[in-house]
Amino acid sequence: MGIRPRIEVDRSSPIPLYFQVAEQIAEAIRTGELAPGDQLDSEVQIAESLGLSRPTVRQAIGHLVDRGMIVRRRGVGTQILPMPVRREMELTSLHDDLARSGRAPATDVLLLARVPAEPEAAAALGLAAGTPVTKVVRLRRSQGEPLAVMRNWLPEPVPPLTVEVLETRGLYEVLRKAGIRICVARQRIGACTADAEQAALLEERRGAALLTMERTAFDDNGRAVEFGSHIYRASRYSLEVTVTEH
Amino acid sequence: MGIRPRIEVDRSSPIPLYFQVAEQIAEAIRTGELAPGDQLDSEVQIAESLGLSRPTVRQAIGHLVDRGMIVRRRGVGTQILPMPVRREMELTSLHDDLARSGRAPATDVLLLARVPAEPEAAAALGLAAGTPVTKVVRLRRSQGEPLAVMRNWLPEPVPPLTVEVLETRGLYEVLRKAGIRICVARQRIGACTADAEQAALLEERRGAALLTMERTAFDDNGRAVEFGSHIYRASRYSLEVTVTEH
DNA sequence: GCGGTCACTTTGTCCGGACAACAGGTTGAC
DNA sequence: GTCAACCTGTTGTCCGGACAAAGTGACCGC
Repeated sequence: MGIRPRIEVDRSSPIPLYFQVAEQIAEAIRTGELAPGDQLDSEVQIAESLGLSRPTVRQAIGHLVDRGMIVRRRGVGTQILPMPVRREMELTSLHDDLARSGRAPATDVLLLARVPAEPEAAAALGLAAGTPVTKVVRLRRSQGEPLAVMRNWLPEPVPPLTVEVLETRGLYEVLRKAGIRICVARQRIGACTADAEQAALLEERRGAALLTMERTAFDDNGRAVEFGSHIYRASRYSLEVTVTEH
Repeated sequence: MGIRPRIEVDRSSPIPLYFQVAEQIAEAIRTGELAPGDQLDSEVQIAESLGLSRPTVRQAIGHLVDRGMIVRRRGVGTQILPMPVRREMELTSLHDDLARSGRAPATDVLLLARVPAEPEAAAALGLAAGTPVTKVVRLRRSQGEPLAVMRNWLPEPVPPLTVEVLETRGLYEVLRKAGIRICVARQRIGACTADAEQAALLEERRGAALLTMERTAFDDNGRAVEFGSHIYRASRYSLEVTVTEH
């Protein structure tokens, strides 16, 4: 016999039932109502108590398994895993992540211009070198301190971008608002040491460790809609990811 | 009208049908039989041609969506995305990954001992500081060159580990063979510069950029079964991940 | 030429059902 | 005390079905 989280579904909501269930179980885990080691009720019991079908409940639980929040064992049941990471790797931008965790993100736009694409950006975007793209360079701060320098290249057509918009919102938020449906991104994560320019921008000493990330985002047509090349102060930033068995 | 990959399912196989379908479509993508931009047949058509149900085919396709290999759009169809990354982040060890990509991994075991757990390892494993654990330190080479130094702490009971086994197999393979079912891992990825000891081990100059990873792996009981702290030569190694919209 | 409508296609969501496989606990025989 | 068999509980896999929602293309009227 397991623990039954307090869940209510709203059939009049446009949000799918399985999604409502998944989010409420996730919230119960985050708030501690469900603690690591706790065992959930069985799928049949949860379905009956919510008036839902078992496949719908299984789909909800499947999402939590994919996020590394719970684990299922045939014949045993479903168990809450130790607390998940602070920052799951999602298709969001650093601005959104910092805002979400209350760390007062601030952004200085260092460049916003229509330029011929450099070869690496052109390749990542599937364009011929020299094709005009919009290039954005921003310095991102957290709690007043420099955290990251982000360079992004956006193929045309580009939604109207202004310095003001870029300084107050995340890039992905802007793109999504413009109707671009980002659905997958490929990232290469590495490290380097800061050269003089990078050190000056990030207020680090030359030679300091930097975390690097190159990312190409695709929309639901398989079209590359953004190429980004970011550097982060390793002294102030790390990535946390959850990997689940497939 | 889409493209129908050449697929055959074997109902006598213990491998689930949805898994067989997913792997064969993935293989068709990897080999180029299905190219980026190609559109798959509809779910109904694939189901009919294979004699499977639509939910089974949907489950197979869902796995490919999760892996960032294809994208679905309601009313439009299913489309192949540009080629996925070389190294997806999976619950495997570096040894397995290098072996898979034919890069002649080699391992020197620098330490294999039962020691009292250092505080950080103890915390990650959910143990009291000083609890005896097995500590493994290995130098991993690729094509003869040093690539990474990996330190791992394993809580008791530990499967029988020998230097020989650790030098020829990946750690996760050994743990799995011993019946430990690793199902989720949490990783923190960062960067640092090499100190004198690290530089010597990795044949890098002092101050060179290193990619760092700390990882805690859990079994299907929610028990921490491994804590690892790895450093990689940034000049020779980067991580590639695919992030999909949830 | 353009906009609106309609029909069709395809995926998304939800349901009920059946059976298989795994796991753990209990019981009885030795 | 140990082991095997059995029973119960739970998840995993697969199925057929229905309807909703999004998207596209053709057609028609202006």
